[in-house]
Amino acid sequence: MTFDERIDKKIQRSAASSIIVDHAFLDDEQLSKDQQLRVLRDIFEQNIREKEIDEIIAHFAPMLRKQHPFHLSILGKTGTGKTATTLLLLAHLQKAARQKELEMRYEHLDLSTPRPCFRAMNDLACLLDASKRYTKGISTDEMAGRIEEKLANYEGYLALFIDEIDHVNQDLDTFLKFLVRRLPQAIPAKLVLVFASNNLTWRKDIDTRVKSFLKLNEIIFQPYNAMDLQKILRARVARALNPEMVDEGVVEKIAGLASREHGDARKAVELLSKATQLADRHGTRLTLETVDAGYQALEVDSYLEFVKTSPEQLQAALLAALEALEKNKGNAVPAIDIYSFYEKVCQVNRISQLTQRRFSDLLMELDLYGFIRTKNVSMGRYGRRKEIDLLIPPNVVERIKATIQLSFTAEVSGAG
DNA sequence: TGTCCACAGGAAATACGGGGGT
DNA sequence: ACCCCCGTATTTCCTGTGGACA
Repeated sequence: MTFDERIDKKIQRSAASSIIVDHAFLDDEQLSKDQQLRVLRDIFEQNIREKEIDEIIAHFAPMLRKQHPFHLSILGKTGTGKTATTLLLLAHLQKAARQKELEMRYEHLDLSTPRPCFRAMNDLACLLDASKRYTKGISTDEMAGRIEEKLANYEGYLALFIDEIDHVNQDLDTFLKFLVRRLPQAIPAKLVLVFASNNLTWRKDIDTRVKSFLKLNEIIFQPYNAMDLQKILRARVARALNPEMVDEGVVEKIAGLASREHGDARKAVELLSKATQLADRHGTRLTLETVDAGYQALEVDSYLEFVKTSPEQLQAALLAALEALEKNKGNAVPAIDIYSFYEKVCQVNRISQLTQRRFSDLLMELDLYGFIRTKNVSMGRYGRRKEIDLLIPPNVVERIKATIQLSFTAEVSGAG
């Protein structure tokens, strides 16, 4: 058999037995705006999120009567549909407003990755086309001025949807002070702020002077239950997969796993996608076992993805911690010992070496992300220290180490 | 009960590099 | 080309502390 024939045969076989009809519907990032809306319609037509939809519409009702709605705070865990629902409704409201000859626009500021006040402000400015993207060198105040300037001539309703507001990790007060107190007075538009957060208490420690100005309604999105998730997954399966190839109980199993753990629709779809990938690669049906395998693979993936996208220094610290723990057979290791491993890692890979003080912060970060656990231990007369032990499942450790090593060597050869 | 170790971690200082103004 | 301003990252400095030991 020639090479060409072999390839043709492979292509045909994979086409014939394919589970996947349209892969895009398993990955939102591949979907066009239009298709995303179609998926949402599929879901909302099954009476999911009915209550929340009613509440949001009720909140904006005054606008259609030419009054000024309060601000709105939407709370709920990740993947409960806050963003999707809100965006869909804002689009509808805009249409409704137009029919009543009201001017209304909305903007969606997505803070899905944490960033300081300045960055958030810069992103908002970019969104409004009021400024380019800066790294530094310009004051937060100036940024605020540009935003105001840009909006100086707009007199209609302006809904600013600030998504994941709690991700503003420095000077949240400054950001809110601008949005809540300064901006409404500086621009002629009728401003309606819509905050979304997965932290129910995000307003707990903001400046009281800002808080008193911040009159808001609150809407809570409950996590999806297993029934909802089944409906959501079925909608995806219908669009993306060949139903012949999906075993009975697969959707129920994924929905069950997801609702038990988090009720996060995005993750449920991710699991469906991963399991499908595996089944497709092996040319098998989508079975309950494949779902289990997908579940495992997803866990590993998320660790590796996180490591890959971390700053170099954090990777070095993690590598040092893993090596130190390995040498100590998994027993807790004091931070100072890990530091000497870290020194070695830096020398070998030609990475600039940070002080112990800073290194200690890196360890705290790793703790925050759930890679390790740090514990303060007092040894009485013999001082105190921080001990570290491992939280990563052992079967992932080697792959994480390999990933970090790889990114270091790539860095060195790429630079040199 | 008080002492005092040896480090954790807060706060201030400093370094860095982009950006505007001139 | 120069200076000064800015946000961010890191270093330097130093105070605070849990509990074994005496």
